[in-house]
Amino acid sequence: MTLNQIISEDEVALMHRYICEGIGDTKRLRLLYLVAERPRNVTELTELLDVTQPTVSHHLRILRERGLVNAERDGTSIYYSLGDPRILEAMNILRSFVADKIQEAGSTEYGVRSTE
Amino acid sequence: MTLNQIISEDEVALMHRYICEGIGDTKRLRLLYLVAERPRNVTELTELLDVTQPTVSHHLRILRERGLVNAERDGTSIYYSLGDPRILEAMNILRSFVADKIQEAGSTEYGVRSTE
DNA sequence: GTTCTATATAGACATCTATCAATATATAAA
DNA sequence: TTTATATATTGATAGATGTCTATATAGAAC
Repeated sequence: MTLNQIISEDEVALMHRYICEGIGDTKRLRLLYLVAERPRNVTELTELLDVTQPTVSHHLRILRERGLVNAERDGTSIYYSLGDPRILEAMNILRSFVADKIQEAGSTEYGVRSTE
Repeated sequence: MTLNQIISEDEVALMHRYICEGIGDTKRLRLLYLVAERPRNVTELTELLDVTQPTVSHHLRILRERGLVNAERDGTSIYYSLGDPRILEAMNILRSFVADKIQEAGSTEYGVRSTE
């Protein structure tokens, strides 16, 4: 498979399963950025995410199954880290796109929702 | 906002709304690749996607609201094109990541689902 | 005006999934 | 082995959303 080739329906399906399902949730996107900063264990991530520990484990499993994060045990703790630098690279490109969009919109019409 | 700064919870929310909700569906991901190839109208996209025209319009609206695609009317047709080259750039980085993952897994354990 | 074609919207419904509480598993320490 | 801590899994539920049919809107041709 080359990137110049037109993408097939099957490859789109794989992209969707690995990436879109992977990052398709606010908490998981946040998790990716948090573990990209430095490896963190589940307890720490739970404190940062405002959801229960089982929910965090659930999200980490989804990320782990897709190779978006790596898990490494240290005693009773398990430390999660970013699975591949390309993840952050792509996210930062998209981040710059979003930043421009927000600026265009004047941070009003489509801005931050109050709570969620 | 700089990309070196640690990402805030609000910015994660924006990223999620613009990007993850945007590409968080197989059909929309496919639409992005299709209009990235060249501008296409709704009828053409409907023929390529195996869903009804209202469903395609629904997806296009979601992409359009986020600036992921542009819409331009030509007579009664409306042609959609890619909203920003960075979208494709980021998607191709993720695509190469997925390609590696598939190769690692031997295209078996987490391969293409039969139907959906 | 009417008619035809292209696209968008509204409303209903089924499926998916994020979340929780409860419980299980695993490692370490005593 | 027992106890304590850290993480994972299970099962249930509520909310979100992709899809459809039916209908509305918009432009072009007559």
